[in-house]
Amino acid sequence: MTQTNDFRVDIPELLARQPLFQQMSMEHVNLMATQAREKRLGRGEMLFQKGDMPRGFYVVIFGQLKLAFPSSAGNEKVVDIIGPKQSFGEAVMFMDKPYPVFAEAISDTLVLHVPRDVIFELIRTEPTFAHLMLAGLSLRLHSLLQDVETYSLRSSAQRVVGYLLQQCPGDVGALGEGEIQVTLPTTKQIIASRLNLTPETLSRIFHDLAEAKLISVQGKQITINNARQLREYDI
Amino acid sequence: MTQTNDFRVDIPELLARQPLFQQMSMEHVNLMATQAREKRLGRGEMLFQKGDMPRGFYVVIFGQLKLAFPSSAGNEKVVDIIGPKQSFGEAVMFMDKPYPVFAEAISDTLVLHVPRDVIFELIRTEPTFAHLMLAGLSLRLHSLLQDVETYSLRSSAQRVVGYLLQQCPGDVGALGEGEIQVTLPTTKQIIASRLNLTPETLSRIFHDLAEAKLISVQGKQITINNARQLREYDI
DNA sequence: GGTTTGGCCTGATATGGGTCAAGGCGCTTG
DNA sequence: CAAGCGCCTTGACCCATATCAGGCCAAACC
Repeated sequence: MTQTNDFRVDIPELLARQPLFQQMSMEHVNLMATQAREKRLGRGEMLFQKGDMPRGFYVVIFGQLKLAFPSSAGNEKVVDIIGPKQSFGEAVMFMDKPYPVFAEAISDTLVLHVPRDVIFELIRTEPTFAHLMLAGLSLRLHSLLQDVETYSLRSSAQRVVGYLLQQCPGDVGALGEGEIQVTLPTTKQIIASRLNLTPETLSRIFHDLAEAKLISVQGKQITINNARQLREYDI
Repeated sequence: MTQTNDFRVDIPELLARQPLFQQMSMEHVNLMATQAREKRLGRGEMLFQKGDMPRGFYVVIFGQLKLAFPSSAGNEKVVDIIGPKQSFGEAVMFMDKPYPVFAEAISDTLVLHVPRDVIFELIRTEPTFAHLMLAGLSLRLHSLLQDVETYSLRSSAQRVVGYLLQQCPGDVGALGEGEIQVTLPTTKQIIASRLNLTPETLSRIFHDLAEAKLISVQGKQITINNARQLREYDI
């Protein structure tokens, strides 16, 4: 299934839709767009290694990447799974430090690279932009903290349940009693690593949840039978 | 042991020494200082609860606080231990979200509260400041990521070893063969929680390390006999 | 002085989740 | 079509760490 059809993107529009840049003037967005460069990656290809020096940040146009820590024993720890229209790598730009994780395409992927000089310039000239950038980073920090809480205070099943509920389209608060369809964004292996689990454990948890009639699993298609009940699931 | 002697601090100097503000003009530091307010806390007193709305950030003048997630079963998860001259709570200022953790004094403590309006104003008027702020937040994010790596990829003993090495004065790189004295900043209970361990496990690990002649423990005083060997410690 | 309290250690036991090994299912490829 | 390869599942077993329970010591308090 090679993505042969010539894929055209409206880069300024894509950038303008980033949470970070929504309140930015179109003039500045265009400035960024002219400086950005596309990069195509085959599945399994590395965008950068842990230890490389960053020169900007990235936005995914189509495809998917994982950010992960490598580990001597082959077992890596996936920190995040990045999909279309999501950006990543903003924070490292501001430190003189190498990437703490590596980024690998987990499907054929097109990313946009925005060099950091453009960003630095914007910060210098547009205070609103700096403020937005700060808000964006804070949000990242917040969700990482959330992860720490999850890893340390919740059991494996609770982590899986939490993940499924997060994937629901209508966001968190909506805990209707009706069925909800969720499509897993990638393989169960990668999701398992993201949740600090082995694939075996994830498989068994899905099995248990299905046996308890809370969900049903058909490949990457998960049907949540009752979100409210699922949320209350314990052990 | 009540801190009765009248404690005077040079607030502008304290602020100027924050990593975030070092490159700031003294004029602006003074502006912040005039707006800041001291707050005294007894040991065990809460500075803020998880869920409170933030109005600024804090700098510890003397004493110590812990930042932690509460948990239904009484067992909390300590995210960070904050000592004198360290600041915290910068990130939440930029989001319209409540504190994701609570802050509790773990000894008699004096903190400085800097209202966020001052910061916002500085960002608007001084681009260099915004840049420093971004660098500061990025650093936080980086060290949180480090934590995630540690929790997911390292065994309990490795976490303890890593912690001890971090506490060494001469920073990380220096792995001399000589003895190094480390003083634990707080009780072993709190450190255990910070490392995602039970106090029992931490105690046993100290015991094992001491038996292997790598360290010796006298209360909060830990002597590292050979940093290089300790670093290589496995299992 | 006795008693309480908090911090810490130690031993016995339990268990969540990892590890190892085997096999199935569904792609892709020749 | 068969072969091969990823991805996933399943079962048996094991181990690192938690849990539970008891006890020690020093400081604080009556």
